[in-house]
Amino acid sequence: MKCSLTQKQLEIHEREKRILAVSRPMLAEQGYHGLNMDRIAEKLQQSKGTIYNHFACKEEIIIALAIETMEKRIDLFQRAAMFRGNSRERFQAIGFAAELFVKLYPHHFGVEQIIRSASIWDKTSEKRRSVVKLCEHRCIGIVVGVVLDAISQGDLELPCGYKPEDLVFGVWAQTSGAYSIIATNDSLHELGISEPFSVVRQSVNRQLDGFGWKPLSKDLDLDAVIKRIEKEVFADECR
Amino acid sequence: MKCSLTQKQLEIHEREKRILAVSRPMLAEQGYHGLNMDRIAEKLQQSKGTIYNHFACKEEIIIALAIETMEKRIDLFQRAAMFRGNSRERFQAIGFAAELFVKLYPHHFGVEQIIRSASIWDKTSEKRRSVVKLCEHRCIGIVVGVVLDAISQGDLELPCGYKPEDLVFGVWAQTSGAYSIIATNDSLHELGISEPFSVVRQSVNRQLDGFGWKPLSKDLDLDAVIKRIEKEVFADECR
Amino acid sequence: MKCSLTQKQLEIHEREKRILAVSRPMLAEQGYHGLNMDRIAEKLQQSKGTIYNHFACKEEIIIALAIETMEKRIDLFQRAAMFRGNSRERFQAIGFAAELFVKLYPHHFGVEQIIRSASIWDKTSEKRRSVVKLCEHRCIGIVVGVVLDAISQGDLELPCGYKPEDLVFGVWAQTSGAYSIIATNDSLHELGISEPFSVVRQSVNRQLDGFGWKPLSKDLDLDAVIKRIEKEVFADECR
Amino acid sequence: MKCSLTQKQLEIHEREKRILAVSRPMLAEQGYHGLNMDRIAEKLQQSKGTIYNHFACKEEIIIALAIETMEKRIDLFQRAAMFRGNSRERFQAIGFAAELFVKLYPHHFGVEQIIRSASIWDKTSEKRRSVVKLCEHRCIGIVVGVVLDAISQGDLELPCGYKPEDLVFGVWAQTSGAYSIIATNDSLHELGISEPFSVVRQSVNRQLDGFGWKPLSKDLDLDAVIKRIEKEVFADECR
DNA sequence: CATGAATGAGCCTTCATTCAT
DNA sequence: TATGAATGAAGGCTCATTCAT
Repeated sequence: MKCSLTQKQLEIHEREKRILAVSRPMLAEQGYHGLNMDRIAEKLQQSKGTIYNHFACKEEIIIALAIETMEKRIDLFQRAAMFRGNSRERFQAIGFAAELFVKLYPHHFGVEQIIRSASIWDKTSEKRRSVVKLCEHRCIGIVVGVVLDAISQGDLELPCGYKPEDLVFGVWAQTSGAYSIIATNDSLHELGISEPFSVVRQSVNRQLDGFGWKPLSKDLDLDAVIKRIEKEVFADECR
Repeated sequence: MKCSLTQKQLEIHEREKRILAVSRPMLAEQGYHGLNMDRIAEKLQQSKGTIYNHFACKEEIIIALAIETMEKRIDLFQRAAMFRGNSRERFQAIGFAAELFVKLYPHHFGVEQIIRSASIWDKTSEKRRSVVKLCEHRCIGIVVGVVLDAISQGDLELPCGYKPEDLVFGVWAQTSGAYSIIATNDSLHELGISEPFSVVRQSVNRQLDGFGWKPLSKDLDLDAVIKRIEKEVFADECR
Repeated sequence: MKCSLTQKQLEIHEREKRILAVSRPMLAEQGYHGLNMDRIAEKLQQSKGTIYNHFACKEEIIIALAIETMEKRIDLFQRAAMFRGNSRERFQAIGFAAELFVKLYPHHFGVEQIIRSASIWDKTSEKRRSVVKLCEHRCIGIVVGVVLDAISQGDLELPCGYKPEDLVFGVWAQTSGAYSIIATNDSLHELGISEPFSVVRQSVNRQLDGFGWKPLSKDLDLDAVIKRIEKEVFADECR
Repeated sequence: MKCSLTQKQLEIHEREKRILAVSRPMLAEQGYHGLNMDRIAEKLQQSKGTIYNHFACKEEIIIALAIETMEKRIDLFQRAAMFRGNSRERFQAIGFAAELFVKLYPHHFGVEQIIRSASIWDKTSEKRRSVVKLCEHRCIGIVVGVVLDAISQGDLELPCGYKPEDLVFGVWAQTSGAYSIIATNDSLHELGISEPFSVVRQSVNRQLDGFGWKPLSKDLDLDAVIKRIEKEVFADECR
């Protein structure tokens, strides 16, 4: 009996996954009102009613997509944080993970963007919203953890009144801002920026240098580190 | 007779301004869908037809909003770029202008975000689109100009293969990313970031330090510079 | 289970019929503009959405009306073509069917008129369009068939270079032209034409006489033939 | 004073002509709602208000177009009726005029079609409507006149109970029906009718033969007559 | 008389959501 | 639970007509 129930639950979970899978590109590519219950049903060869048995409203689907996104990134970040190296290199690994995330799952990133602007939150359950918050915390927590390590190991000394979260915020802002611009501005080249990803890496590193996080850029073979990260942490993804 | 004509034209221009003024918060707060011709008309106590006499479609309103926004920022940036001080201080002034812009006109900033993602561009005239692009160029051009000055004056030396636009891109990404997060994430405090604007200033400065832009932070009384900028450039806005 | 499915499908089909039934007089009496989704919904006491579940757009309704019309006429024509009599009498029967069609279903006839002029065809599917064309072919084909019989039986000899389709075209033009005038000109009486239908019959017959289609009018008891047609072919309709 | 008034009236008349001139193709090509007050004003480089000083509503324009049309045809018919020849040849001349009218002024013909179907008449003034009726009478009167001549000259003897107007009605129906089909059915060729105009001429003549209108087709060199009509009556139009 | 901005009813169409089967 | 037809509130846009200047 119990087994059959679990069986059923698995089926349900499986179906939810499929709903999200067809929804994601619709949302990412065509925005909030490109996500359309009729088309979801059509693509899944299912009825709309069934979808409503899984998600109470359109907005719940969107939030669920966001949660999937965040979990995906958390996974990458966690693996990056475990990279074997000094604190700066581990931070580097997380930066690499962030970049990898955007490149591997451009749809995921697009969804995150949409969630911020649209007025979705009123219509969704408190429960889902708290899951989102939790994910945010976890994600930042991982990065903050590396900063704390750096401090405890003497690699980094933050200015007075400056907290680890603050440093993370600065880097987070820069990377998310950059990826957002890259994704939505198709004339970056005309503006004179031809290799934005490489520029972001460079900028972030200079920022860390500015904070005196050792070893500084000049003492670090960035390319070699990246190669190691690729091989040791993200071999599957970078094949 | 001539006067009366100008009179009429003024009225028309006035009304366009009012249409945009009503539209802006709707778009900024509720996104592409929140902007709605019926509600614009209702708020203005005018008929929909009238609005369509000014703007051929909803999208044209949105673009017009974007152009207003960009012009507003260009104005602030231009004034900032003329601040009397060394290159690093002038860059600082532009950073201050960017911050000021977000704080003074949060809706303007919000609109800019939306424009990127929505599929607006197909329905608008090539002419408007080129105006937008021109604005972008001008805005970046101002900042790049200061970087070039810094280089020519020997305050800054960019790494090999790194262009002035690249440096600007990094800072642009960080500030716009940060302001976007601030605007859309109401639980930053819970994440441990209590004074995000101050953090951004700090981060950007560290980044510039990382590039070795002289005078470095430690040789600069940041607070004093900011006070001078407030007084000498943005006295009106910071009253 | 199967039965219940058919049940549902029947209902749907039933409703489509009702949508068309309500639409027809609107279109026939008030033209393209008179047909209006709001009013259809109102008359049916249904929501507009429901109607759109049956027809993708207004134009599809119009085409569907046209197809119904043509099928109705084809049915009458087919029955007429099977009238037992000589070729001239069978042609007469088709003429009678045409007249009957206009009188029994004036709205059907009205719809056909409208379809020609309005720019409907762009918005409809190629499939529907080809159905319409097929109907036209079938309808003309029936009449051409009788002409061919007449020729093969030696009742009719067409002038050199004159095809059966040409003869049919002449009669088609005259009848449809006449019915169109009758339907839209309410002062025929004032113009001195008091029994237009009878006049058309007469004119067509003279035309056939002019082509020498035997037996000529003078050798034919037209009234008797008509009575037979009424009784033997269209008993139901002429009750 | 009087002169200046007449001057003014001429100007007004002139402007009305121009309004109708730009309206006609709009109506003929794009139907009732292709005729658009804004576009008329735009094409004329005038204001909409001015147009409303000439025509009380859109429908009045349409009727005025119809009247222009009918007057144009009356002119052609009158000239044709004066052709020097026997009654049958004069009738032929009118038939030629009708064909000429369609070919020279396809837009005129198109307008006439539209007027029939749309519900225009409620919104127009009694005065205009009576003008239309008068035109119809005149037009038919011309043709009836030729038929009467034929009878009085012993060329034609109508069957008992059949009036001259009836004969005219039959021919009118056939020609207008044919031209309507030609104008709106772009696949006549596929239906096997490749030279519809020639077919109509032939059919009408057979019809007249059927009524015994002398000289019969076989005693008439149709082509020669047509050539004479072209040369003697419509030299200007057939250049 | 000319102008043309303002009007507002009206139209077609979309789509999230419900609910009877 | 699955289905999918029905719903109906919006939404974007058009256009004949009016009227103050």
